[in-house]
Amino acid sequence: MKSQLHIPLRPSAPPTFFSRVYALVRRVPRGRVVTYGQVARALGAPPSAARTVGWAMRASPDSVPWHRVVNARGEIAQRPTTGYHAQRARLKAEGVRFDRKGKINLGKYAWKRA
DNA sequence: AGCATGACTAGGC
DNA sequence: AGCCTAGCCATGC
Repeated sequence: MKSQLHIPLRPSAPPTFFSRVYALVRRVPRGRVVTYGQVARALGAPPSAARTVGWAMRASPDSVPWHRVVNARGEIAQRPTTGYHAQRARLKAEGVRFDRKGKINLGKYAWKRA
């Protein structure tokens, strides 16, 4: 069954995993990217929490540079929405290069200090 | 309080 | 190297 998508953000909500994800992603500098699993580990959660990170990005507010989060293979995560091109365009605008298969060289563009 | 969901990952073939 | 499968975790209903 498809669950309804509610934006969980509430101004006075207590610190949740989501809000901590946002706080971290906001620190990712221009022209760099991080993976979902990387974010999870940085928050002290196991790599398996990467799915939840992805879920958090789905509901991310505009103040979060969601386009700088990619999957462990350096690809833009596929999703039901049509945000693929928007994310790719934003990254390219920041100088991130994509190879012929649309993959990013994580060794070069990944933000090491997550 | 319990269960289905998903912008993920690691491991096998 | 590329495709498929089975875990995993926070959230929402």
